[in-house]
Amino acid sequence: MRKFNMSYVRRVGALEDSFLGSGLPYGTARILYEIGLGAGTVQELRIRLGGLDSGYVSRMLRTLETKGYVTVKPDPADGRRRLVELTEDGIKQWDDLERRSEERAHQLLDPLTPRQRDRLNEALATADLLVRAASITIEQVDPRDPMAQEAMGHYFAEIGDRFGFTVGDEGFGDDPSLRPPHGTFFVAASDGAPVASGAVREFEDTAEIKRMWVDPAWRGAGLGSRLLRHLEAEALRLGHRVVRLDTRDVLSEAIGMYERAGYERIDRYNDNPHATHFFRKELG
Amino acid sequence: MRKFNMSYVRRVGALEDSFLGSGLPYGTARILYEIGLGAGTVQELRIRLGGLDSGYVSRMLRTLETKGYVTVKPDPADGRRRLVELTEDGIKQWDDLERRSEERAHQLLDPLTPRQRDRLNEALATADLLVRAASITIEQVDPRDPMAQEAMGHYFAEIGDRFGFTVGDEGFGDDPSLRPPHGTFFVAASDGAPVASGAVREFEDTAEIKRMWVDPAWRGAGLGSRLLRHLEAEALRLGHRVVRLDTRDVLSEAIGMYERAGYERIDRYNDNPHATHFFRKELG
DNA sequence: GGAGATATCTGACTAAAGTCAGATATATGA
DNA sequence: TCATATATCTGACTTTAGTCAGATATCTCC
Repeated sequence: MRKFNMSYVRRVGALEDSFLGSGLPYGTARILYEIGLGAGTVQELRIRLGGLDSGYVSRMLRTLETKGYVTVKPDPADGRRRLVELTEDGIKQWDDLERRSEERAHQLLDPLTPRQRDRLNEALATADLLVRAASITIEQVDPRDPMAQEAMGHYFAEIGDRFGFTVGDEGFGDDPSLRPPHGTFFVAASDGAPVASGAVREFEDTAEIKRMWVDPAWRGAGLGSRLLRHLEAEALRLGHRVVRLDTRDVLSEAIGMYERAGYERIDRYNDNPHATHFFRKELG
Repeated sequence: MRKFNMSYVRRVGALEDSFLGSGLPYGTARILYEIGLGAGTVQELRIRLGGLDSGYVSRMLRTLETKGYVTVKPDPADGRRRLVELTEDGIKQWDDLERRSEERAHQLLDPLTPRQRDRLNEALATADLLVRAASITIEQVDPRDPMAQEAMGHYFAEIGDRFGFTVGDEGFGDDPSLRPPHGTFFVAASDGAPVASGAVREFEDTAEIKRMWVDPAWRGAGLGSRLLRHLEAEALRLGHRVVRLDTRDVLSEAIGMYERAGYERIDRYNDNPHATHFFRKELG
């Protein structure tokens, strides 16, 4: 990995030079690019850029504002925050960066045969997925937290899509069994966006796993089983040696994962009308 | 590729932070690291670091010298050049960088399963090879040029190793048929080091390909056929529509490559005692 | 042995990147 | 409603990174 970095950065680092030639210094161009990727508050921007100093960002935004590339206005939802957006000119500038960068990449890969290019793309995609997977953090949050709400929103939307029925979103976070002291809700996040979630709660003297969800783009990266191990550890911490869960036949990937993780089929233990399969695992 | 850069650099760029915490600024640490990878002249250093300004490098070397990490003394072979070397303290510092960097990488990959880590390594190795292959330049040089000499040194050493006979190195560059106007010698270089070579020359009214060599570490990256295409173009430029070459049965990869490139077997056309296979291709 | 080329160094700069300590305005909770 | 927390901004700074124009010493070739 380190060898790769050295050699890759030396060659492809030049890709970032394409940010130059835009008349903007690298840092400022990076901000402009990030805004174009998705407008939002200054705060979001700072996080996405890896925690830059607020003063530093503010100054760069001022530069972009006087150049007429962005507008900055107070967030109606919270007057302390400010929303940043590209102007027409800013969008033009952004497209320009994009084009230049694309061009540079093409030029770099020009000497390769199409087959080699495909191999490279595949290798980079694999590496990207894995590196991103490695940098995911699993954190306990209150189910009423926006992150948890977003994750559960995806969860219910997907259930709706796949099973053809809609689940009311009235009471996502109101289930007290998913909050301490009777349960715990976890969200796995990548770059501040939820990519997986799951909860453990107490149920009839055992622990039960609920709301297990993995972003479709992330399936196959081992995220599900990592989260599962996390939930099992939490079940132990809550004082339980047995975990149960229910799921539905169409979710064959999930069922496979539970089986690989050592879960065994049991009889129906609840009256969930949507569940068809029931599992159990002894911990420790 | 660009998507990969964005996401990879954000995460792993932090790897380079490990250079910090050493009390040295990034650029200076990079130089120290590069010296540790192999001492040499200031010039070599500058090239390996991607053509930094000489004043800039000189200043950083002065910093490292006053810190006691390196010694700089005149090259006995050429008093203008200066040789840079790590001191005891410098080696300690280097090991420290190495350790810190290794640690950081481990920490980064910690959440992955061993299988995932293997997949990542493989993907990065592939990407590395291809990106390096893409940045290789093929250039015409005089056979007496140091680069050409080095390449031919490898070529003859390998022939000696594989065929069990030694070829005198007395006259590498003395063959006038490999120099204009009767022939051309090409070297493919990566980071200033030769990784492949080959020549075209006139021989009995046709063009002949000679001295084709690819660094063993680079085989399978499509470098050979790229060089071959280059040599064929040169043969055309020299006014020939037929190329011939000889090779030896044990070089099965080379034979395969020639066949894939459209060469057909012909009868012996010269008295080279080491050759067993003879090929021919019509160009254009 | 002298003209020009080469390798490195020195000094004098500039621009970019980043830090830190407040200032200001808005939100939140007792 | 008041104390406290949060989000952003401003000003004053430092450090890095990098450039450019000579200066100096050495080599190479005629």
